[in-house]
Amino acid sequence: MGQFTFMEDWDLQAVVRGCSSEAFANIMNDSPPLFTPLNLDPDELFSFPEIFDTTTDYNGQEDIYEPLCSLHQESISSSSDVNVTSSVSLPICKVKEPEKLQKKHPRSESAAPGSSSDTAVAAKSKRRKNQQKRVVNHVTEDGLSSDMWAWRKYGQKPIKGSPYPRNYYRCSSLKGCLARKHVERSSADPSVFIVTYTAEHSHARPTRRNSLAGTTRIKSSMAKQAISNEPNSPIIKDECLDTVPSSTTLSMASKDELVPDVRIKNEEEGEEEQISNEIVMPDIIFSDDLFPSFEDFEELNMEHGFAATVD
DNA sequence: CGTGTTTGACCGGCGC
DNA sequence: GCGCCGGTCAAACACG
Repeated sequence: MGQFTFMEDWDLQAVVRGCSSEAFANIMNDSPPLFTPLNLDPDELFSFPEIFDTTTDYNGQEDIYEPLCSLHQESISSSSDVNVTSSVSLPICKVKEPEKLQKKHPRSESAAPGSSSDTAVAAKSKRRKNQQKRVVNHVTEDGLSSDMWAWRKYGQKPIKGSPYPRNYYRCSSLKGCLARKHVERSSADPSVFIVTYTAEHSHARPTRRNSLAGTTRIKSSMAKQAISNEPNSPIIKDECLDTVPSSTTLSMASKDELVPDVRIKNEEEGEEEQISNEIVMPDIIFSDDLFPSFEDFEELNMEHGFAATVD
């Protein structure tokens, strides 16, 4: 269980969002790669989690990055629904083809995912989400904290066959946004989280201003959760690490909370770190609705001497 | 007061 | 038709 000890600090970890600052600082201090949550071939390890954490967000943006997604789908044309990958490799997104569902529910074909009619149908039939396009990602907890959207947890369910519960989140940025995601820990590899995105955001990426409103509440919530994770809490007792905090929301944490460390590093390390800073500070570069293109990441990887690969 | 989590109940899809 | 299961709702509560 020792391997999970880091997960027991969900709240703390989330509050710092990140692990970002610390990880960043460590990386900048030429320390060995921090994140080796998976026993992966070092060559496959990408020791710059922040970058990829950020890119994880792209997984939910399959439309924007459709070309990449398509490419990837081609490369993973196997029938397997699960594409376990390391969060330290470029995020893998896969559109789960609901073949079975489509056969049984022709209606799902009538409305193109993301279309207005689709969202209307989704709104009408709340319990047929599984007919919608899904994007399944496998990330580590670091990847969880890099989702730029604001999510609100609305449910948690134990999943048969899995010792870990599944957490349900909906987009809280805009009322009526149908975007959903659920997060569960992989039973095969507990260090991996399976994040499934359903439906699409009907609005632009939330601004930092918006995100700040919930940050403190998230923090308090995290604290509360930490308390609730005491042994008298049935579900969470031994599964406190299974409950996925809204660290995703914390990705929108106040820049003021994160910047200082990074700034110091920037001053010490110079220009190259400023680039990294942009990556680590998504609320800076994502202030509107844009985030680094894949080319940007490749470029950064080159600059940092990391080997980024796309499956 | 606004926004968040928690959690039991409810509902619909699906397999037998 | 029945029961299981996953997904969602909504009330209660927490927090600044």
